[in-house]
Amino acid sequence: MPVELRPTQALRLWHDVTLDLVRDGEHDLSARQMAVLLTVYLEMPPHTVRGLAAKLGVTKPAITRALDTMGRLGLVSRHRDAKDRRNVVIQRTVAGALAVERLGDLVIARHRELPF
Amino acid sequence: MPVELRPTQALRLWHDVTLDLVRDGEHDLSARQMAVLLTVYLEMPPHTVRGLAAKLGVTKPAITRALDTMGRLGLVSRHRDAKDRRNVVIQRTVAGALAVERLGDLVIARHRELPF
DNA sequence: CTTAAATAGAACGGGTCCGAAACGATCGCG
DNA sequence: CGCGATCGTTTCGGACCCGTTCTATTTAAG
Repeated sequence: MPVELRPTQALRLWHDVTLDLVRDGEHDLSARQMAVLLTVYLEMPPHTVRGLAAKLGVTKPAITRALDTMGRLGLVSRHRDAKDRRNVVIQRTVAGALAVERLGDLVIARHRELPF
Repeated sequence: MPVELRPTQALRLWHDVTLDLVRDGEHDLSARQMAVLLTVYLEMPPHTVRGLAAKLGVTKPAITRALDTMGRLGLVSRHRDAKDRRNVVIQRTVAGALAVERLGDLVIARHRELPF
């Protein structure tokens, strides 16, 4: 367990990682899309549109649109639930797992470089 | 200086804070706007449009538009440089400082709650 | 004084995202 | 079967952001 972060360090960490994301420009994900991506890859499946909408506190169409974009980027995929065909299950992809992994590396690297 | 973060912890931290930002919905800043905000509040003044554009690796109009929006939200303010009247200096505001401070608290809180 | 360079911003066309409302498909239940 | 509830998506009008290009202002150099 890390020790307590000081305010300057916390903000410097957020700044550095955000700057890396902007500069690489590869993803260009909005905050909502980032929240969806990480929720899908960190929390227990299954993930549905409704569940994500509730978790993020946004409307369902917002989730649908986020999934459209992220699907286009290959970060997630959608499949009808065979048990209840009204539901759509969001699944992980190789590209998505790689993107998440890279983000993790970024955070770790910037965290390691924090000044005393 | 904190100890090394593990991948799971790094991603959990990013996820939790992002989710907080989405849920509060107060800011709704894009990644670029967030990068501008933190750069202005963490790095040494003065900050110009051109300097920020170079630092973030984006075009000048993108910075101008980001400043438009953030000015509307009261997070930053713009003033002509008296020395060289071609330049515009970006300055901090009380509201901006408060928003940055709240973000810092958020990161610290989520960091403190990280599981072992 | 004239001219070239530098700076921020405006205009434009194209794209994305927003919430509200409506829609179609599917399920559960009587 | 029939009918209301649930789920995801689509549509709509409006707002915002993108990069490119152009403009206005100001400075610096010859």
